[in-house]
Amino acid sequence: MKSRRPTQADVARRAGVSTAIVSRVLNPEGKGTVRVSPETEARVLRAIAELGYVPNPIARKLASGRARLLGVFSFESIFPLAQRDFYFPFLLGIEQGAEANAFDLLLFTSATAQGSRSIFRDGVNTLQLADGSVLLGRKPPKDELARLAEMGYPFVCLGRREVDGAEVSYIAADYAGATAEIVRHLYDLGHRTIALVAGAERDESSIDREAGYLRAMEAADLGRSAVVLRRRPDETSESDVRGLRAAGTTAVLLETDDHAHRFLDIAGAVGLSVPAEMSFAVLGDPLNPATEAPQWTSFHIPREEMGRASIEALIALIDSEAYAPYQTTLPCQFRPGDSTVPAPGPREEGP
Amino acid sequence: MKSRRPTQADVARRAGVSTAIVSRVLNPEGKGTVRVSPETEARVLRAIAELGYVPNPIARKLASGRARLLGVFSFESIFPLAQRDFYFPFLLGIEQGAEANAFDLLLFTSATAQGSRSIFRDGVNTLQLADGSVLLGRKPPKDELARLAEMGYPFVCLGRREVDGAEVSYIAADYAGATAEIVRHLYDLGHRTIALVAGAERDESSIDREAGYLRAMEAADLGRSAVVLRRRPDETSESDVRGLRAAGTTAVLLETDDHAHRFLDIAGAVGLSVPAEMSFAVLGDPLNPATEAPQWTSFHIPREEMGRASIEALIALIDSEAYAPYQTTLPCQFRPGDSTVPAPGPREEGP
DNA sequence: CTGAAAGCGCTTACAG
DNA sequence: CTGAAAGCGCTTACAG
Repeated sequence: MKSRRPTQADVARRAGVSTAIVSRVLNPEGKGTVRVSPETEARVLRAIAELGYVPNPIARKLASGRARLLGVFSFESIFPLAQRDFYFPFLLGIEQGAEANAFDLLLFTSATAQGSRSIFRDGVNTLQLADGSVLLGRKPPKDELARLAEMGYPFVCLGRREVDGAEVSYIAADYAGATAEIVRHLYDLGHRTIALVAGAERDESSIDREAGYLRAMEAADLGRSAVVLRRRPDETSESDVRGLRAAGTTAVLLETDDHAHRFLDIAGAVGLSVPAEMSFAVLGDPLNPATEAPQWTSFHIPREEMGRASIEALIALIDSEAYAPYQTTLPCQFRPGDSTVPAPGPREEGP
Repeated sequence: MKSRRPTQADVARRAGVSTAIVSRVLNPEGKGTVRVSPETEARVLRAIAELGYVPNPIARKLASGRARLLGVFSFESIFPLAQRDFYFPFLLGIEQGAEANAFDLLLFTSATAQGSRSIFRDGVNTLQLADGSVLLGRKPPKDELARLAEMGYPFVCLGRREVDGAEVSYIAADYAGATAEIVRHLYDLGHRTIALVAGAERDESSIDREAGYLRAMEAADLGRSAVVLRRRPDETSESDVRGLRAAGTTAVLLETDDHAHRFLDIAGAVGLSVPAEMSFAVLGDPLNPATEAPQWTSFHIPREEMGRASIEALIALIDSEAYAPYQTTLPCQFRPGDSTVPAPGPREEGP
């Protein structure tokens, strides 16, 4: 199987020109604005076709620093069956973006250091083969992002990322705005005591949701009654729900659908009627909505669009001379459902 | 941002040795089994540490000839939302295989020629960037496969592919065996008139299912009653189902779950009680099983395993000197369900 | 418009 | 055990 692939030199020989000409035919927009005569170009093109020549991206990258290769790196497995619905839209958007710009994608699957993935291996930035990379994954190690930024490697994170001492590019979803919108929706339904149950992880997306919640509560003059419970779904307890009810809570925001499932279970156990006595909403796309239940109030995260935008930002980053981080936040779409109903009983308005 | 990184030459200079020595210290298991004296090695190591030297992976790949890049090409979009459940397991397996063998994956997303994807663009094999490629897609153009084989490019198809004049490597699922197993299952339930409704496309996987069906029918001495209806799901008509019933058919094999949904609709329309009067089974993984219905009798296609196997085969192919196609057929797992029940009424056995 | 040549940063026979 | 040198396949000033 070791049939030697034709090189630029083979093409040049066949076309009766130098390799410089072949390179210029291949890179018309290259530096120097050099021109090749139409006849010569035609000869080169024919030689390329006859030999089936394809430029070697490795050599290209070494010589020019460009490879027309965009990396996709995930700190977790890229195709985890369990998170299929989470990753797939991102990848679809990334694929569309790459295809639209005639880039190929490089999936860094070899970057495994004893189990967990890491960008640097023996100090080597494994992403370097690609001109730049999109970074996926819920919790990227901040120190690796910082190193990447420090060495000037172009990358874009999917999801807002704050890194000390570095301006990181990202495409984020507007969790804060979408969460605030849900609070307003509940307010309009008459709810005045609205709680937030968020995950134990205080990552950026969770911080944004909390910020949106607090902002909207304050805007509605409900700031004093704001309650944030930070719990893993399985940590949420019956006493949590009892406590909320005792405090007069009539609506609760649940960060994930795991939280929602857990909440429904507990509500059933403590005899709380949902949503009649307590409305609830999920702060994102319910990936595994309860099939038997009516639709939950939630919002749509534009993952596909985010994937596409990440590629556009990455290409802009690669092409730009001076470094300026691209930080884009895309709106989420509010999706009203049956899990939020008008607040029960007499309203207790402020004095 | 362009602070020049130290190169091997910088290290060599500082350590007072040649670059060859530095390379050997870095690649102890490289070819040639050359040794470096401990003192020299220590000096090199110190220089590396002092300079913060990190080898350039691009240069490494170019010099060594080992790109460790495996291509993934799909004739359709790789991440089609509609076919998520179909492709995802393949990709998961491919990712696992690549990771296990320390290869990166190259997704050919730039290979678009006016809408549809094609391996050859302007006569050029675009896959050449990768050491070899896995080919996905339901109906790969046979002429492109033939050309690929002819030029000696290493590739493995996911799914059996027969190409005139070429021995193509593939990892297939044993549709024939699994279909035969379902026929036997029905036979054991007392069914004697069993029909097959397959798609209009006579591609390899469909041919295999039909072959398994016919083989099992003959083995059960039911060959004379074998009936194969070739229909697109939406072409299947009420008269088809009435005809089957009139012929005494008590069980029907449906190639896809689309066929199954259509069959159930028609059965309802013509007043056929399913599965009481007519059992049915799906010849593969029901991707969109009717949620309200009980589980259908079917079999599991080992897509994840197939993905992994395709990478192993591909690497073997790349490493092999002489060409020999890898053709592996993996067993499917029979999955009994509630859609197959004992045959109704008096059995009509042969004379 | 075209070519000869240097260079990208490594690896690897080939000589000492 | 070590070094000088060729080469991997390109791009890109620099001269014509």
